[in-house]
Formats: sequence, C-alpha cells, structure tokens
Amino acid sequence: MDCKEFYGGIKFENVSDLDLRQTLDCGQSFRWNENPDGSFSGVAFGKSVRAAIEEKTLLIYNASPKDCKIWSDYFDLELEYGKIREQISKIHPVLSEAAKYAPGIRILRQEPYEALCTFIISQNNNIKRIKGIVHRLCEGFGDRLSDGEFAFPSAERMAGLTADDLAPLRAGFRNRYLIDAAQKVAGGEVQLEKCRTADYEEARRELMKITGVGVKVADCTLLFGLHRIEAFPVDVWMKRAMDKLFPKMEPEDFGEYAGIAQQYIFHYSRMHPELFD
DNA sequence: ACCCAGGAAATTC
DNA sequence: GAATTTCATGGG
Repeated sequence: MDCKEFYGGIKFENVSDLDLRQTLDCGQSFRWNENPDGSFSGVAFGKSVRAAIEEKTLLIYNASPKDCKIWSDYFDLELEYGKIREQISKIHPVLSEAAKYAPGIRILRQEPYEALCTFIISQNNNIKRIKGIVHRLCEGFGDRLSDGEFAFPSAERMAGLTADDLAPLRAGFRNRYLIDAAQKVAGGEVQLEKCRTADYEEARRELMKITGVGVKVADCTLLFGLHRIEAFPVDVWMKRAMDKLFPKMEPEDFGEYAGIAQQYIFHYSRMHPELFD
C-alpha cells in the first residue's frame, strides 16, 4: 500500500473497508481510545500515534515514514476485505447481513505477546475492565514513551515479576497466568513466532502450554496476534450467535476466512443483544 | 443481594 | 471422563 509522508505523520490513500471505530473498538485491541473528533489514539509496536480517516485516506499522526510497513501491516491494508466479504457472504444469509452491517472491520495484526496477554486478561471479564487492567499493566511495567504514553511491557520484563507484583492491576486470579505466560515466552518454552506458520492444531497446543490459556484465548491470540485468519474464537457471544443464528453450523464451515466472519458476527451480535432474549 | 463479563483451572461426581 | 464450582474484580 502506497505510503506518503506529510507534515505531522504518514498517510495511506485510497483505503477501503476500514472504519476506525468498527476496527479499534470492537474487542480485538484494548489500547485505543476515541477522541472527540472521531480519531483514535493508541500505542502499538512501542509507538504512540493518532489515527484518523478523511475521505478514503488513513492518516497516522506522529508516525515516521520508516514505519510505513508497521502501520500498513497493523491495519492489514494489503488484504482485500471487499472481495473476502463478497466471498464469505455466500456462506450464509445472516453472515452476509452481519458483514454488511460493519464492512469497515479489519483484523489487526497486533504484537503476538500483547495479544496473548490481553486475551488472558479477557477471560471471564468485560471489555471496559480489560482496558483498565491493560492500561495499568503498561503504565506500571512498560517503557515510557516520549509523549508520556507507555509501551506494552516485554515478556522479558514481566518474567522477572511475581504474581504479587501485578496486584495493582486488580486482575485477580489472572495475575499468575500472566506471569506464567511471560516466563514461558521469555524462556523459549513457548515460541510465538512458530505459531505463525505451524499446523493450526499444533499452534494451539503450543499456546495452551501456558496456564490460563485454553482454546478460546489461544484462538484469539492466533487470530489477532499471529494473523491466523482461519481461527474462529468462540466466546459467550459467539456461542449465543451460533445457537440462535447459525444452528447446525460449525466453526469449520466458515472457511479459510473464518476469523473475519467471526468478527462480523461477534460485532453484529453485540450490537443486537435483543436477538438473544 | 444477585448476576454477568470475549474462560480456564480445580474439584466433584 | 464429563459435569459443576471456584477463581478476583467491578458494574449494572
């Protein structure tokens, strides 16, 4: 995707199928906050930026031209979501409806370790509180950036901590899970990059070596952190959606882009809770 | 007081 | 082994 510098940042022109609110505030990343003008501020890959869309141009303020690839990858700009949406809309009429409802959803390519940790935190939790815990984790243990924001802490940094050190996060029983994840990643016992290309079941098993990582957290890590877009995480919302909206269908029926379909369905379900009364 | 939240571990049957 | 309970915390 063509990337140009402008005074204040970088920009990508003629970007389609991207809505910042649908993508950054739909429960895949927990580090973005909407500004009054509709732009979003957040941190990824240790860089604090502000993202905005004007017409069909994606503007990344405070980004350097050398980071064009980082942001192009992060927003998955090379993948043709319009075509994928057409393709998966044929699978089921309700999926077609969900995709039409939020065509601006994209699957972010987040840092694997960050995705792992944030979805460990997500278990039996709500999105608002997850954001608070993630914020305190970064503030307490991440590197301070020049503008006062904080990077997500490294596995190496967190591996030197104890569960009690994480008490200020108020993450409860998840503290020891985070420490176990940090130690196994930093120690090489769990190799995240291997999960990018490994056989899917094998990648799942690798992640599930971590205490506190089951099938659902593993699937979210694979989808949002390692861009395994065939992953189809099933949480309470997806369970409801599968029961009521897609009876007799299984996750594997959604094909090679199941993860994208999953996000359309997840978002559509959350925006229409009355469907499940 | 009760229930739920992008679940998984621990315990019990 | 499969079903149930527990695990911290905060908001409705």
